[in-house]
Amino acid sequence: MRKIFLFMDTIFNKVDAKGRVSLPADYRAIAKELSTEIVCYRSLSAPCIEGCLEDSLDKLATEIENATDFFSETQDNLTNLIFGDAKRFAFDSTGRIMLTEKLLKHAQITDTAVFVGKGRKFQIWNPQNWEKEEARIRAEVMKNRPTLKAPKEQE
Amino acid sequence: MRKIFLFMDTIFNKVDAKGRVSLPADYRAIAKELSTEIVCYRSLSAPCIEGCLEDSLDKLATEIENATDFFSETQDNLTNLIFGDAKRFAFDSTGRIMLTEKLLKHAQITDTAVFVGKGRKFQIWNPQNWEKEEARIRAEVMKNRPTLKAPKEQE
DNA sequence: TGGTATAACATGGTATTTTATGGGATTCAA
DNA sequence: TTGAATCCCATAAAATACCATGTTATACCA
Repeated sequence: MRKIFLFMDTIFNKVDAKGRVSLPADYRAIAKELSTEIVCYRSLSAPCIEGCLEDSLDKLATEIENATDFFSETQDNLTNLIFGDAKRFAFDSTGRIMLTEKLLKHAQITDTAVFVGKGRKFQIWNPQNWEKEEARIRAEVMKNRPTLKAPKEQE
Repeated sequence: MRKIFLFMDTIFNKVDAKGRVSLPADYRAIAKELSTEIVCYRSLSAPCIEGCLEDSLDKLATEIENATDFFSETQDNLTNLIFGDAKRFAFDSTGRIMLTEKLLKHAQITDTAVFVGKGRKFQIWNPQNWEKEEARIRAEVMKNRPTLKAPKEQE
């Protein structure tokens, strides 16, 4: 069992008429080695698809279970939003997954998808949107350089 | 053999004149692999049907056994309601279950049922009600963004 | 180091299977 | 024996697995 796994790099892959995309080989290797599966959902904060390992969501489910009792309403909203939107994506023998209409639409993806590593997660963008987003992030980071050093981040 | 079991995604299925609905294939797979059964009951907090694995209710029963003194009277009452209301729903060879009049009425479901994953549980909604509910939740979550981070994993 | 053989990958196309769903037959109970 | 529940069959559509090919990256050898 692998100790370290990180989604990295930025990869451009074609999306065909059926919505099929090759999951980057590195990403596949991670899911395979951890014998878990990829889960995708609409990002809550950006026009992109977000992906992670099913393990991560399972952990979240367990935390919710333990933190609240069976009937609790406090986390109820969240679980609806997160799990209601998430979906497992198993890849076939050639390494492709089939993204749903809902996800593609949210990310405005038509024929090309950009996979952007984010460590424990990754995102899938429309190329133009990603270009803009990357520029925006870069500018932002350059502006507030010092805050990069601060222990934990923003918002 | 799969190691993670989560009810996810949002699926729209038809309810025919006899009250039959296809249980989403993913949900069926979970019940099958765990050789347990699906249990449904009227949600206590919303006009929808709630479902889970019989295992989950068993766990709940055990918890109550072990910690009865900690349970408030109201929660105790809730368990009465749940167990009194819950019913097992076995699916036939084509993967359908037959919801009862009581459940359908509570959720105002007539010809279409929306299955919404919640991790260890799931809900079944009337399409219009779910649409409204989802919008409500989304607005709420966006407002209190910070609470989103709390339950999420920490690296 | 340069060049070639080999393997891995992305991707288009096609075949096969699964799934949802309608309809009818059969069984069971009141 | 009538209504309801269960089972079985049929079908269309969608999801999935499989095969083939060109391209790129990697390994290997002179």
